[in-house]
Amino acid sequence: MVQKERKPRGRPPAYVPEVALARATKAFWESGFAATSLDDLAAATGMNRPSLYGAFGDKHALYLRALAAYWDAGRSGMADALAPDRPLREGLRRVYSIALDLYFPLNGQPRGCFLIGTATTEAMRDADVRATLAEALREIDAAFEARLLLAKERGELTGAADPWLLAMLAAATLHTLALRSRAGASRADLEKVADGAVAFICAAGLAAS
Amino acid sequence: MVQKERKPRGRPPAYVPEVALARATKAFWESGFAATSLDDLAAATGMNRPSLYGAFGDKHALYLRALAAYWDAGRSGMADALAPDRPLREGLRRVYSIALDLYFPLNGQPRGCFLIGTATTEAMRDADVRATLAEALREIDAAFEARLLLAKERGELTGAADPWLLAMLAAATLHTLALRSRAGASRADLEKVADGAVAFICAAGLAAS
DNA sequence: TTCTTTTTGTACCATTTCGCAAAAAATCCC
DNA sequence: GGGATTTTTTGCGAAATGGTACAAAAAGAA
Repeated sequence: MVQKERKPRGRPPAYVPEVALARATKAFWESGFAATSLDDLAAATGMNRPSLYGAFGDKHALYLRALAAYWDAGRSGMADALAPDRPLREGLRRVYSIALDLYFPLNGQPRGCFLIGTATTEAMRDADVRATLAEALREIDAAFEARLLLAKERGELTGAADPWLLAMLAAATLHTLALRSRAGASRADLEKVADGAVAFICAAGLAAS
Repeated sequence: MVQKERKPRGRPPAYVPEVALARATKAFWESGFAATSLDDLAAATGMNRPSLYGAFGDKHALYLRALAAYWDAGRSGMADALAPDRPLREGLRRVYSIALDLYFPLNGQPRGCFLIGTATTEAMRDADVRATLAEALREIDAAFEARLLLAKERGELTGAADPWLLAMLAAATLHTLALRSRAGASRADLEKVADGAVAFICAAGLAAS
């Protein structure tokens, strides 16, 4: 057991970094990077600006941290949902279900995907954001494609299926859920979209590509 | 012939409204609503702020005008591409081709879809923007679905095909192109995505839904 | 020419924004 | 308790922001 009780020297921080970051994320999620002021962030986290600055750096650094933490959770959620021991159909369904849980929080209004909903706008001007977004999209593609490749090897898909193309459709479905949920679509409607896409992808290979 | 030579009374405007709106659109397209300042808009249009204000109202009104004009063009582009006299496959291909032309301008860097790329962020806070975005997404769905319904009646799709679901996939494909092009994907890659999706959709009905 | 009408250009205002410096507070080490 | 160390708090300031008032300019009308 390492030293955990060992307290640091000075005045103890009044915040828990993870909690503060989660609250800042919520603020960015609502308004996007540009429209969220440091005052908004201070109010959301309960910290004042200098503390915020000391803990996370400037607004830009904080936003990048928020994006990174968000996608870290998203990445592991996808990996878990698409685990090889789960049938393909169930895995896909779970990916979309997890996503919709995130896009439609139990308390509060629908907000869509934090990454797609806010980073897309900023991606044009901000190379860091663009790189973060591009990498996340790439990993989404890769996760779907790897699972679909496995499905084909296992015979969950017929021989004619094209894992790359199916992965693109699976990713496009995720993207459309991310967008539509922020634009005001109902969860029930989006569940129909997701279920339809899952059925379609799993039935693939019967259709020529 | 109506009176067209009849000049109005006072000092003639130094700008052409359509041109100014197009230039303002370009500025919003690049940075989004919140990050585009009135100074940016004045510089982009060549107008000064009071003229801008007089011609279009405040920044918010100008942005809504830009969105409306953009989607007016998008709507007619889709209607043209999906005209009933064109085969389904060719119509879908043309929709995506027109979209990619817009997302990858000949001169200048890729910029994605103006509507999806900038309005999605603002949609959470701004009911007008959300309504505009939601309506455009609805019309996209409807245009695809109407054409696919027709295709089914004509036998371009087999009897088992579900026009609504195929419309959702077609729309999701458009959404993913809009996103990916803004996130830095290459046009060649996105053409592969689009071509794959078209092939998949047109082959549908062979696969059960 | 002179008067109207409309747009333009300059300057301005109130507010917000980001960021920082310096003092006050809270805790640990001796 | 006294000093060291770290965080919080207060407050400042320079710049940018959205928006506007007002006079000069450019045209037609009389």
